[in-house]
Amino acid sequence: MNLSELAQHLDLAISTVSRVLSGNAKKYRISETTAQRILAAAEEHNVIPDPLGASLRKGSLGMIGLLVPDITNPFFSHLARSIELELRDANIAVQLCDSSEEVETEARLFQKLLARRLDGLIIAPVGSDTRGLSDLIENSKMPIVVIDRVIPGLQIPSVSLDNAHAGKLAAEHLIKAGHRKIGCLRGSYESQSDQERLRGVQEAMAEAGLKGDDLSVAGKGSSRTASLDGARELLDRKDRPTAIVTLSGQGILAVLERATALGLAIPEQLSVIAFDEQPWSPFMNPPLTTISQPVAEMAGEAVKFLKAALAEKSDAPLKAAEKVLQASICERLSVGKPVISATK
Amino acid sequence: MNLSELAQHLDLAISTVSRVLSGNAKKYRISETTAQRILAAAEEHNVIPDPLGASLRKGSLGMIGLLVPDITNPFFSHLARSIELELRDANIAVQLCDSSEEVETEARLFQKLLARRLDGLIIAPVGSDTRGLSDLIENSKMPIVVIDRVIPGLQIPSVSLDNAHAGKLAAEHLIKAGHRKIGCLRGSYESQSDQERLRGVQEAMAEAGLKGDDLSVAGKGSSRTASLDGARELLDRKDRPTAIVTLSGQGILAVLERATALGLAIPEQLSVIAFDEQPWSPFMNPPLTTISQPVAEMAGEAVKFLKAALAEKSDAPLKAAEKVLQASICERLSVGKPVISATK
DNA sequence: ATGAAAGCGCTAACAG
DNA sequence: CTGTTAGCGCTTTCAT
Repeated sequence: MNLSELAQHLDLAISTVSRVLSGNAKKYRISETTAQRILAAAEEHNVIPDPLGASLRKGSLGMIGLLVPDITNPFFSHLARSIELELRDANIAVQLCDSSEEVETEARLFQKLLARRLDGLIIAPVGSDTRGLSDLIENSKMPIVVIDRVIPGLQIPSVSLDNAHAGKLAAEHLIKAGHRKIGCLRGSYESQSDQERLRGVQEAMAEAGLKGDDLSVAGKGSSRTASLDGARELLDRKDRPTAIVTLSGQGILAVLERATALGLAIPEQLSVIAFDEQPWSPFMNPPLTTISQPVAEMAGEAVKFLKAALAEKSDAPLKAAEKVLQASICERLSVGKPVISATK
Repeated sequence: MNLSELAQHLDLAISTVSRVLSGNAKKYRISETTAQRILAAAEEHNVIPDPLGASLRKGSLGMIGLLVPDITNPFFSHLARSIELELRDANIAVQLCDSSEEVETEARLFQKLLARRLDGLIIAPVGSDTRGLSDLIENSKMPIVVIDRVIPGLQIPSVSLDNAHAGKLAAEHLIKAGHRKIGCLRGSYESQSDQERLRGVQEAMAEAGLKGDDLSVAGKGSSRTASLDGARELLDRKDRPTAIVTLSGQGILAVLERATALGLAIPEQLSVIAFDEQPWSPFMNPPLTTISQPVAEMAGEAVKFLKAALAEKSDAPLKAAEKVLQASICERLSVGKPVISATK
């Protein structure tokens, strides 16, 4: 049953019914009696205004899109949960899209999202190859906020992590513990985040007076085998680093696996810091010292940006705005003093 | 720019434009020339039919809801990804809702989803207290499929795991390895899945001629502390079981943590099987033997049911249909022979 | 092969 | 305080 049928049933105008049922009774000074009568009848016949009609009329859908590379990745699933939760209160629904870490899929989905004329979009771009996406975004009139990455030269809100600072945090912690030779396991060459984090590590090392070859870097992919190869490259030698930072994703698992294979005890013989706190980090053996991103806060900022954009007049130009958040370190037991104090 | 403006621009009727742009050119025998002209102009002016108008007219939104207890849980995020992926091809979008494992939230979200008049709903119910939900579902006209759980006495499609069989699988594996004293760590009393799994374990043990007190069960919650308490209860005694099955969630992490604290080597002194294969299962130390649910397949079946329901005439009664899938065991290195052959 | 026109269900401007 | 009415953008029957 819809509003007009209900109106007919009650011998009232559809507008009156609409006003009451969309919560604007007092705004339009509908008499208490009529309002009650309508509410009661609506309840009885289970009538809820069809949002489709309302959307068409109002020109807004009450729904935004969330485009992530991999909902299966804890970082993104936490993000998704926080975002959905926050938007829920504003009565904004979230359409989920997963690009499977593929840029072409991401582009296709982006188009679909556009075609659906959602009210807005929060996107966590797949890779560093943001050119394709960049064009799409620029040519779209939809409010968009980018999360987890900054797309250079694009005038839109973005919320991201201060990756260099995060890397520095990890390195400083290791240096303070006495480490001189540090290894980094990278996810992939192209990852902008990994590069920044690496830069942070280098900075910290330079500030501590360490030289370039005190740092070894390996890893050319985020698959298990690629990570394992990287871990081998770092660990399978005599002058191996006394501490490893895994810059992203599941790299830590590869390092642990390889360390075990080599019989290296952690933290006695090898210290490790893992990027991205994970649900299982505290449960590992030993509990992992990790660098943790403020996921909920990132979600909050993204939502704030989005709401602001939604509130703007839709013909306003896209506004740039950048929120950069700081990571923190979760100190647990995977970092110790280096066994043999490193000699150069 | 919308269809009618484009039509005006081309001096054609809006209906013609609509027919071409919604891919029905040949169905309506639009001349090749006209069709091309429209397509070209649409391309040029970036005109895509607004799905909102179409939805209103056609009475279907091209979108379903997915209601899960916790998108952060790998099981559900995998489910979500598979479902979204499959539905994508049918041009059906997915609205994500996360009930945070709370029955009241679940009910509220369910109502919201109903109010949005989505085309259908896939729901993975939070708990065993399915009465509230049961009522809501029965009174709704929306095509719904339940996943991961069977709601007793409800005439709707459901896809679930044969949990008893899964439990049996785990127990049989342990028994074959020589274990006689088995412990189970449960997530919560109310979890229907855990109960079924436990039943499977008991069955296997009975068939192997083991007695009731060869089985110990502990655990009264899925939080970390509750799991840890359960793990203590199972492990902190002389006649501890030689093998543990963790019936759900993160229980395995608690068992590993406690075992480490007690200096129990796995699998030499304690064997473990974990429910639910996780991304990190193969990377643990030792790699974990797990019981794995066919997540993608479950998603596939749910989607199949949903599509069937969507195709039905909407005034048709809800059809019952039950698909029960089988778990499989991933044998890795966390199960070994018991050290001391168990004596009663 | 194309056009005209009737709605889908709703809201809001205008009228009383 | 309530009713009338004009669309929002589209699809589809009916007409030609």
